[in-house]
Amino acid sequence: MIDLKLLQKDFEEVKTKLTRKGVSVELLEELKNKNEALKKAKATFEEFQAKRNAMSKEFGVYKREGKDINELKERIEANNLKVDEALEIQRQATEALEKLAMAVPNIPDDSVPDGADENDNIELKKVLSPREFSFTPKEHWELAEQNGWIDFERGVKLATSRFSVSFGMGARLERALINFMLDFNRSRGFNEVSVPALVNRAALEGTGQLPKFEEDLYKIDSQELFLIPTAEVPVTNLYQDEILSAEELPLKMTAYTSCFRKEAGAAGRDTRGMIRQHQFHKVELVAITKPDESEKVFDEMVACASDILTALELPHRLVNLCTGDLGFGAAYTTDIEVWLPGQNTYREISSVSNTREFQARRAKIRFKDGKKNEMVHTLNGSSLAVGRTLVAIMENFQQEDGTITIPEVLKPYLGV
RNA sequence: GGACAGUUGGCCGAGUGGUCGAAGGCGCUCGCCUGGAACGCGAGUAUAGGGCAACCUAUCGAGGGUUCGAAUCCCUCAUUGUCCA
Repeated sequence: MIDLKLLQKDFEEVKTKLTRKGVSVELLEELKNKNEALKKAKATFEEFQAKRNAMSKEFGVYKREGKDINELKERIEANNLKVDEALEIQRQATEALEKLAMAVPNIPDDSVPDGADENDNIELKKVLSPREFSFTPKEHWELAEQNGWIDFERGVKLATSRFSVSFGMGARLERALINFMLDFNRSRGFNEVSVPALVNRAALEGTGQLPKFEEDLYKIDSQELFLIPTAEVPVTNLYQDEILSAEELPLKMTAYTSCFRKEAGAAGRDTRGMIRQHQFHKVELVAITKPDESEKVFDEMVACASDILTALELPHRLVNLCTGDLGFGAAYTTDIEVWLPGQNTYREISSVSNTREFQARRAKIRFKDGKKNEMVHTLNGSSLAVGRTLVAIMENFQQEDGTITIPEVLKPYLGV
């Protein structure tokens, strides 16, 4: 959630920054008005409530002293009507404000370039050059089928479209990648955690997937639980509603989970292959930091994901997301795109974001610095999406006959 | 699935209708003591919002109810533990 105090104090500045993200001025003005209305409603309620408390105290004194309480009781009851009325107004004002505020995205950092969509993202740097092929490289679904690694039809048979099954070396490579990534992240100081794949509404509100993006989530109706779209949700919310001590920060964590997404807005995109699946494996990085160290940890996370790709000998590039491509909760994001020779293009394989206080305010994650409590900063990033990494290995390591060689660093994990 | 018992501040733990935002302890901070430290002694130490000073308001698992007044009584739910199935 954005800082409503900041909105109140520097409305023009917040307006300038959020309109870059496509938030309408009307919405922001409404938000400001609702915030002021709530303040007023609270003040009124507190005034009557203070009266009630004082008179109730007096009531006790009267009784002890044996005085007549009828007249006082009448005054209290009259005041109580006003308390109830003021409370109801305050309740409505709170609800109206929250509904609005929870749907406003994070304020983009000044470094985020203006832009409409992914075409306006800015390339930061390239790592490793794409290999020269002496033949026309195939796309991964062709290679996957030829090698018997991935069965797309049987995934559909078991569930529905956008599900697949891995077999043999395909399945073993997935497992090897997961282990390699987790070990790599651990060597960079990220503590491994294993978390639930189902979470409640509060967790998803904390990280910003709800209330706005419910149509993208798989929901268990009988219990009001949701399948996680990313490990970011359970890992970040581990510390929901907690006050951490400054000494234990930064908390750097890595987790492997399956992720589940309805991909509601992606009809027709990447229908073939395993680029966009309803269920996929991902190794995630999450960090909870003090405000002054989040940028440094962000760089560490980007480096971590990029270095894994380098270790896997996969060419990739770093991209600074523009305002139009930036996610709901992110202040700024660096995407890592891996080179896919079969598609002759770079495709997203990791996304590292600093949400600053945005999630911390929603999830109430704070830390104690001396006397004062302050919001932490939260960061998340993939390192990496496992299926897409497998795709990248298939396409980059393919031979003319369609066989695929194995990156050196994975060999110990495969026993080859 | 059934029965019983819990859920209180960073932690432990007292508190069955007003003087309780909450005893006591631990931890932590500051001061005294000391050559320095431990011990001891004294003071302070929840969160959020409003005035932004005194102070006011809310919060004792969540929500609702009874009452002039609820941590305390009643109801519903969540959750933890123990026992039974």
